[in-house]
Order: sequence, then C-alpha cells, then structure tokens
Amino acid sequence: MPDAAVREPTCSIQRSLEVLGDRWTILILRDAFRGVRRYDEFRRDLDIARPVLADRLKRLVDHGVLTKQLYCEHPPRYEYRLTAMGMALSPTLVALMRWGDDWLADDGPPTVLVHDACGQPLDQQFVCWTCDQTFTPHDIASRPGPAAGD
Amino acid sequence: MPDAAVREPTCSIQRSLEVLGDRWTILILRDAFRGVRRYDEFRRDLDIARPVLADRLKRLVDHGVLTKQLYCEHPPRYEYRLTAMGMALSPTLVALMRWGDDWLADDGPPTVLVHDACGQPLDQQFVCWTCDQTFTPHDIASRPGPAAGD
DNA sequence: CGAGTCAGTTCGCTTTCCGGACCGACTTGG
DNA sequence: CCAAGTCGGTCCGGAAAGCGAACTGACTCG
Repeated sequence: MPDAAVREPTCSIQRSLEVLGDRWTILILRDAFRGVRRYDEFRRDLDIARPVLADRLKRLVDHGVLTKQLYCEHPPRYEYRLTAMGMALSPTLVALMRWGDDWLADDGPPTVLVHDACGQPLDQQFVCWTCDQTFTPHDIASRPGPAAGD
Repeated sequence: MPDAAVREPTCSIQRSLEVLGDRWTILILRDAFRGVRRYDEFRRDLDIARPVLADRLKRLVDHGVLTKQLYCEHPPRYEYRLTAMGMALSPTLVALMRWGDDWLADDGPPTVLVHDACGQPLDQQFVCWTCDQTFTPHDIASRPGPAAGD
C-alpha cells in the first residue's frame, strides 16, 4: 500500500474548488447569473464586507470566470460579466439549486427554472449518446482519463 | 443588529451552501462517492486535520447527508455512508468535476465518468420532457415557485 | 506485556476572515 | 468654488477558523 505522499491536484473537483471553494464565491456567481454586474449591486444584495467582495471579484477575474469591462469613462467604472468559463458553471449552480429545492426547502422551491421555449420545468440528467438514454447516478462508472497519474 | 429571521435564506443555492459551503465538505463527499467510508481513510486521503474532519463528518451526519453506521461491535466502530440525500448530490459533484475537466485540466481529464452499461463517456444535460429535447444554459428562464416570498 | 489500530478530543498557535473606517476620483447642486 | 453624494476600492485590528501535535480510550495482535 503506497503512502499518500503523492498529494497532487490530480482531481478535477479539487481543482474546481481551488477557484470556487469559498462560501461567497458561489453566491457572487449566483448573482452574476441573475444579471448582477456592479460592485455595489453585489455588495448590497449579498451584504458582504467590502474587502471580501473586492478580493473574490479579483480572484474570479484572475481565474477567467469573470471579466472586468469598462462601462463608464468618467469616472472609470467597471462591470463584472460572466465569461464562457463562467457560463459553463451553469450546470453546477443548477444542480446545487435543485438539491436545495429537493432536500432543504420545506415549502417547495422559491424559484423554478423552466425551459424558455415552452415554460415547462427543466430537468437535469445524465445522458449517454451511444445508448441514447438518460440514467441515474447508480449507472455511473469511472475510469482513468488521459491525464491519469498512475 | 440584524434580525436572524430576516436573514433566513430564501434561495436554494444559499441553503445548499449552508450545508456544503466549505472546501473540505465537498472533498469529503467526493471521497464518499468513491467508496471511502472510515474516519481514518478520509483522514489519510485528504490530509485533513483531525478536528476539522471530525467536525465536518458530524455536520454532514446532523444534516442527514451521511449516516454513521456500526460495522464492528468490539470495539465499536462506525462508518460513514451516503444517504439518499447524499446520493442526490451526484449531479452537483459531476458538474463540478466536468467544469474542472473542461477549464482547469490542461492535460485532459484525470478521470472520466462513463455510462456503466456501455462504457462510453457520459454527458450531463438540461432536459425538457415536454419538448423532449436537451438544451443549453441560454435557454433557461426562471419564475417564482410555490415558496416565493416577495 | 508492549506495540499497533481506530476514532476521536483538547490545546495552543497561526492563518484567514470580517466589519468599520478611511481614501480618491468624479458628479451634482448652489 | 465649495459641500455633499456616489462609486469602487484599500487599510487595519479583532474574531473566527484552520492546523499540527499530543493525549485518551477501547480494543487486537504477537
């Protein structure tokens, strides 16, 4: 049995958490998906301390999840928008929200996500395009990928 | 002095984060999905400080995400297993993992999740059962749910 | 009997987090 | 021109959380 000395970031969940692994960061992104873009808007909505918000926004920009765009020249004012990388977090946030809906919301979901085209509630599923079917967590297996260490 | 009742979260993401919103908690759950069940196994794998692990396991058990089951009478030994509530976090962890794969893993994914039945990589999609189709984040809308406050 | 395992708890120390105060650029009103 | 207000931050000291090391206690194994 080899020692656990080989503690490298070889896990994608761990890598993701290095960017998102903090209570405020996820809430900032939730707001971003809702359309919030400005420093003060985030601050008022989240009731977050100023230094913490500034730090989290900077981290997210540094990681490429948000961009800082000039929207006013005099005085210089910026807004924070989701990049493609940020938009790609949508499934994660949706999954988190649905879990809260299902297991923590006694009175039913406060907000329901729907398919824009028809207005019906959306579902989130694992899909196999080969078998052309959806399936449950129990039918998931895992195998080493291209960057498998050992 | 802020009233606790007013600050009660009306957002399912926020409620979820009250249970999961901590770097270690997610990693513990990742290990649980991998089949890790015992205190010392978690500790060695995560290289987490003992008091922190004990606290996180207790929190997860208190919230109903894990159960503590006796697996040895003499001496009494327990193992931590995912409940249905815990298993329901699967889409969240899969989404996190895939995001890391797509945006943070330069050399490709270290681990690939596959459909157990056929061995082909799985996909995760938003599904509308009314329109009988999958769709992207851009086609999501939201509306107030049953528990919409104001 | 002594060493080892498993599952914790207790104790200080250190790092990180947080909220309030402060800062600077600019606009608006008088 | 000066005063007040807004926006987007930075700085600082106290509070909380994280951490490693040591200790406990119930058992097993040789």
